[in-house]
Amino acid sequence: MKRFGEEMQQRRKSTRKSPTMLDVAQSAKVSVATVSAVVNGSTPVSPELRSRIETAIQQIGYKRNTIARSLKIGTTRTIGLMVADITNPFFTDVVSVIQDVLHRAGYAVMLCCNDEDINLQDEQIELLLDRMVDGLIIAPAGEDAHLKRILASASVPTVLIDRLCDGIETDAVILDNRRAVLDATAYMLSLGHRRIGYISGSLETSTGRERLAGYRAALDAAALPFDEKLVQIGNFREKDAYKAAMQLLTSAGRPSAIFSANNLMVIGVMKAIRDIGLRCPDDISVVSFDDFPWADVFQPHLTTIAQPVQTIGEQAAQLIIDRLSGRGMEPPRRLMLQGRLIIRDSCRPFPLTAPHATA
Amino acid sequence: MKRFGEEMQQRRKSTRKSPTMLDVAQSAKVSVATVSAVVNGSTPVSPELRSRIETAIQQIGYKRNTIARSLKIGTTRTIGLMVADITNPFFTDVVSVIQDVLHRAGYAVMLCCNDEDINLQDEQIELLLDRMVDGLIIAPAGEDAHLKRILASASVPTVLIDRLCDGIETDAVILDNRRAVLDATAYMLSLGHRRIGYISGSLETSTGRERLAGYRAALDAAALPFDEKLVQIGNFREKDAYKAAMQLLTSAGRPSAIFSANNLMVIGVMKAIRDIGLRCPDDISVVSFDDFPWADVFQPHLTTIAQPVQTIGEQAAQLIIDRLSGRGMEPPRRLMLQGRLIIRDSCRPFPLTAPHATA
DNA sequence: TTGTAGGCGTTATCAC
DNA sequence: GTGATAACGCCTACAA
Repeated sequence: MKRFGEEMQQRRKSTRKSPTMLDVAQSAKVSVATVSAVVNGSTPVSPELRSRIETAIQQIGYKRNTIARSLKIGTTRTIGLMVADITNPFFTDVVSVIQDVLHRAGYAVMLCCNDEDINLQDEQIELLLDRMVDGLIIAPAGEDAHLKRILASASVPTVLIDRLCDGIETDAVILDNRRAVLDATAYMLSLGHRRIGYISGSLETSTGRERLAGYRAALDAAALPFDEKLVQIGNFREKDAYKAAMQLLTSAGRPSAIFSANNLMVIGVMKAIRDIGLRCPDDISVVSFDDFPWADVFQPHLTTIAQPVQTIGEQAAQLIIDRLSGRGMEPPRRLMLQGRLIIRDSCRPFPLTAPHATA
Repeated sequence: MKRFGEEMQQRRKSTRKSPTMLDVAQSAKVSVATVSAVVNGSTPVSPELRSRIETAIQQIGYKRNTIARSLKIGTTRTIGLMVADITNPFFTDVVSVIQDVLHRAGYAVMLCCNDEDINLQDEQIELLLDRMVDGLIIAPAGEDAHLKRILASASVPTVLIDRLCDGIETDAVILDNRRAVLDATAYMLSLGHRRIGYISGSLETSTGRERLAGYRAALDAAALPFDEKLVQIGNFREKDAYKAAMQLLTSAGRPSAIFSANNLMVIGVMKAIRDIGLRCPDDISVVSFDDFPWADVFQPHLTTIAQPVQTIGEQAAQLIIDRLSGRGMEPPRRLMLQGRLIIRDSCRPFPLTAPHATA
């Protein structure tokens, strides 16, 4: 049994340089082509050489250089993922399953968040494209012309999640936002609420617009007037929502219920309610978009519209995987999922039927 | 069939082939070296050529190929980031600021989460290393030998966050977990609790061990015995914590208070308390690790140990940036930050000073 | 100031 | 089955 001289590679090792295919080839006394063949299983190699090469790889500690490989084959097996806010549990849930599915399929994910900032967004996408990602999954913060230009000229497949972009025809998986909010608003109406405050997200996003449209549609369906003083436009984040709710709560003709167009904002709303000295649901009702894992254990138990986060993530990942493996030129596929209204405790009938009236 | 395939290949290639430096050079009638010079600003170029090249770049829509560049210069300007659970608000907060700081410094971040799974963890790190990241920021799920070997042989700087690893001497930023839990436990003791249940995270992690050590230390300091029946070992996630809390709550000699070693677990604890028909804090007190943005607006208002997430993220990012820009060989730096006990409402004195004078 | 040529580590196309 | 060798797109001495 011959032993491979460990001393021979010292020179290279001292420079901290990682071993290359050539090193393996020399050590196993074969050509790089053969090494490549066993590493990739691309062409059959005789058992003898194969084992010689494999032990050489072990000994040297060879790892194939993905950068060089990518340069050669023109693919990075990396997906760029951009969401507006990674601090938002909805997005983290989705990101988590996307990451999981993609990992299983052999893709890495490069993550960016733009903090709902439209300029940062463009920068992030450029950065992702710059890294030569094979595909893009994004939840756009807004729809500026720049974004559209970038996506149009980008040669990689894109799938939009959560939010659509006018004029961008790509695969997408979104929620039926209008319907979801329509249902939720109808529910509030059915409980007797007539003045329902609405804390909106940014109307730069399709979700912002569609959810508001759902609210209006419910009002219309009930032949109720739309009072724009009841609507406050925020940006999907807690701080703005706090201010917006404050505005609503201190104005003349305070609403008896408030709808919050996402999860982060409802926290701002609740803080405003607390700071103003009211209680939910005793003094004011609240319904929100997006569910929380803790929603049915901390009080008030929030009545919310839950999104199928698991499915959204799975489908988005699958769409990009499909696109990348063959279905290059097929027409865009759009998946629209349904939300689910979870009725808990934060929205009560109005006017309140006194609970301890006679008992 | 074959024919068709070839055609597709051809077509795709012709459609998606992006312009190279050579194309720019030819279009501007200069050499690639000059193009490279203006793209990178590496050597001065005459104004005339520069503008000619710049317009050519515009016209052609040239983007430099980072893969080729990386292969040449040996750096990807990408940092690998691995956390145990991206669904955990603590990690997302930290990830968010790391991503932000790193982006500002011109780095992209490649994100992985291992779901507290030690095998997945090794896989993820290999994947990251495989992608030739310039550095690693990780919160290890556990400390198996494989991980240590990988990190030891990895030639990129690593910074550990949140959790340390025995035998891995790298930069790190962590919390003084022992002290934080010691303080929190002392607080519970000061309120009169004597039987304090402890829901632990995995003892495979330094945080799991240190936090438990803090609990014991507080008991010791108060000359109280350590009762191992009061301790349940979980894995930092809601589900296990639920079971653990159930165990605790249904056993003889039920504790009057429970400490939860992280944020996800406290939700499981609260669910168990609810399902068993108890109320917090009326029937049982709870203190937890990690704060929530909603903790002071939903009830019970949780008494928790808050971590300085902003600082943790900033410091971690800065450590890796520093390491990457020069300070290559300096000894590892370890930052230990202090937690802050936020006293709210979920932990009451024991025995309760009866508010309505019963019996 | 500008151009030429060699090489980064792989993969793929050929010969043998 | 195996081995030279030419790309992949870019950077950087070294020349001119």
